[in-house]
Amino acid sequence: MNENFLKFPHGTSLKAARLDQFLGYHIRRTSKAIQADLSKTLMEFDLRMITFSALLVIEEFSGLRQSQFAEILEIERPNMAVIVDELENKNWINKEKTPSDKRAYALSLTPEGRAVLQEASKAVEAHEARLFRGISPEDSTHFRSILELITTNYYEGKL
Amino acid sequence: MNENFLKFPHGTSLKAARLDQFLGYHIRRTSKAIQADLSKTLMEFDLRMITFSALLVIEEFSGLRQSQFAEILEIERPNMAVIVDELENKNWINKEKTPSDKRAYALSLTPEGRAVLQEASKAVEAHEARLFRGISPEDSTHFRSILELITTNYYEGKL
DNA sequence: TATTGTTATACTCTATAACTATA
DNA sequence: TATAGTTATAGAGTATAACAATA
Repeated sequence: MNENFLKFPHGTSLKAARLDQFLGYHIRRTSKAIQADLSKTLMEFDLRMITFSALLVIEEFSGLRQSQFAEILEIERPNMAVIVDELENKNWINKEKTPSDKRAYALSLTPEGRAVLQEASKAVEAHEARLFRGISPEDSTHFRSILELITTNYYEGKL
Repeated sequence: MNENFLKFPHGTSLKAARLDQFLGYHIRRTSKAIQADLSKTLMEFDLRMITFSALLVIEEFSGLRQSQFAEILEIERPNMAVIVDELENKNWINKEKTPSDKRAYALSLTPEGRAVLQEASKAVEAHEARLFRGISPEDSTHFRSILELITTNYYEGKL
């Protein structure tokens, strides 16, 4: 007996009406799709989402300390240490002891790091253009404001 | 020397303008916030997101096979087996060999499973009301349609 | 005493390969 | 041969504890 009468597009075989009612379910599903596409996009550059983000913020805030980048990236410091190690081994970042505090390291991009970031950024922009096509600038702004509202509601509840 | 001049609300210490330009970053950030809140909400019932979703779809499609539930939940069958085991050990689901195919199991909720699901559903609805407060029904509909569009763009690109 | 960065570790989520019992 | 479910396992991602060096 074949029960493939349930086939639907989009990876789901069946529309689960109960699950469908939860907005969070859709946000999570969309987020997973974006992550899958972005991860694939970044693989070409030997980058992961977090290492790409790290290069991005290290370029933007060149010279800040490792622990501050961990805060910006919202990751724990032990995990940041591993990422910094990875990026340093690839010669994409410089890690220099700060004169004012010999425990700390100031991070910045190497020319190679900047080059990789530039190419990867183009690919990520193309990835976003692909996934977000059909969304007008006004829609996008409105959409973002709702995302903002939700995260604000979350963090306010944690105070 | 204290560099805490960077402190901002919302868990981020600094507004990373480059990261901020990527819509995917905001979706991911919001999704993580929702997941954190939902996971905490479900802990009270000894449920995780995936076990809650499983109970929900097993109630909705009572009697379907394990592998079909895996498809609906968009998880791999080995992972489904573990989840089914967990739910069965808690006596929240029945797992019955199907007469037509002795390899397969039909899943359904026990009365205990239904009771847990009912209570947990209320808590999840409260969680959503909390996180999504301030979003009008029209906003919500529009927001959902954009999420739909993005996932459609993703799955179309995979054809 | 507190903080920066490190190491080790552990837990969750997810994916794959290989097995068994049926079909 | 193919499929349903299982087992074992491996890889991410993420979190905590404990440590050395420095403040």
